[in-house]
Amino acid sequence: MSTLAFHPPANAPPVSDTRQRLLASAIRLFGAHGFDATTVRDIVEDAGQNVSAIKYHFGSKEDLFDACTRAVADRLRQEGAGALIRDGAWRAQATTPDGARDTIRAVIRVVLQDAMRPDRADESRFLRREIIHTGRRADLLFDHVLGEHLAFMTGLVDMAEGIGDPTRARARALAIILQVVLLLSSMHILALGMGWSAASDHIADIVDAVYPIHQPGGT
Amino acid sequence: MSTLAFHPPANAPPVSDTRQRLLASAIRLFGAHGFDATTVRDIVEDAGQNVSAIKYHFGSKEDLFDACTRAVADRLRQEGAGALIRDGAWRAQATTPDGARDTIRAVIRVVLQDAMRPDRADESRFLRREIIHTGRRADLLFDHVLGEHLAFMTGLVDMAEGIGDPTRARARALAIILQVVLLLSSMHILALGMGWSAASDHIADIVDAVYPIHQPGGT
DNA sequence: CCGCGGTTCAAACACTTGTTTGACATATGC
DNA sequence: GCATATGTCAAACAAGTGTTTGAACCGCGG
Repeated sequence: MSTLAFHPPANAPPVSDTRQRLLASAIRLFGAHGFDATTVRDIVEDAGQNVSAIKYHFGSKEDLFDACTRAVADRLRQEGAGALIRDGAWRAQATTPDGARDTIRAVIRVVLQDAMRPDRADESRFLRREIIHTGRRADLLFDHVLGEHLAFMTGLVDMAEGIGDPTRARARALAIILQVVLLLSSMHILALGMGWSAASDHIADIVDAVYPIHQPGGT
Repeated sequence: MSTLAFHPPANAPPVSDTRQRLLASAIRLFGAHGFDATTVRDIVEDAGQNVSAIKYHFGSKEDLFDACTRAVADRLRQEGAGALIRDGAWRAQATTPDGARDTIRAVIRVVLQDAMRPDRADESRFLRREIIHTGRRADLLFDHVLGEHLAFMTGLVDMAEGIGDPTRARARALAIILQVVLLLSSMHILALGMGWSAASDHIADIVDAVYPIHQPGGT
């Protein structure tokens, strides 16, 4: 018993395993079936916990959902594309149109790779569902994730395509980001139609589809 | 009373107004909030009918949803892009690569225009939600709507881009259709970012975005 | 040993869900 | 008139929902 059981540190808050398990199960189930189609009993059963654990650790089902949103956003900001955005080397490369274009393609590739990691599948699906479905905490996601990405991408696009007008550059950047998100959502159909067994083997093709090396015309 | 009330024909099935009202409300609410988030009481209240009317006219909530799917699919096949597909003139135009390319752009334009009609907004949203979310009757929609469109578009794409391989042509056609559907779903974000008050005024721009006149490279 | 704060649990609660019931109204055919 | 079919309605039903309760458990410090 003493070798396997979890022993929380003496006085510190115990980093309850229960909380993490609930979060993981909730992100997976909310992402797979949506908020309304997921019951709290589904979640606690999946996590091997009791129903009232949700009230104890989060407060309510809605609060649990909020916690999921924050967890996904935080992880993405710290480990995903967020870290990349704060990398000075990427910014240095983007001082010429060609460099900015390369950076855009690299960012798209990194985002795709991150979203396709098997151990990120659940959060990735949760994130996409919320963005597309504009779920209950779309504001939270925008503030914590999309906002930062959009600002970064706007600068890149402005430089790469010589747009000038900040509003149009922002719209163009938003269109690109949206395209990546939507593409990821329909990835299973795409892979099916393309005969790809693993879409992760064709990231280069997908990057080309989203942002070709030689962009057509202006707009 | 005799001037306003609805008088069903003597012996024929009365084309119950109730049934149509329920269908319209259901398509609107299912499309707006999804199956699980929509209660039968929401629907009957919106339609100004009684709860048990659903059982009487359709059988169950699921059956009502099926009826919605069929109604949307039928309408689209008869009045929407379906009619266009059976138009011989379009097929005649598509016998050269350039003609096929023009036809593709025209088809996209027609689909966009049809989906943006205010009086089609509810069915349009219902359809998109089901396709993206791959809801409970995705098979029905595929059989009645997507299948026909996909076959038609595959022929066009094969001719326009000289693909040759039927599988790759089919995948390419699927990607184009998917792009239109997804674009329509995120239209509100796009319009917001673009500063468009009415996206219907910029259909030409959207067609260009989906299928530019001068396609970049291969694949 | 005792009490305490943190944590878990089975059971129950109050409410909403989809569904069903049985009565009622109206119109049609004999 | 009478029986039947069609359609509508308020009320109730059983199951499922999120939430709450109160007791129990655990490791710790007194």
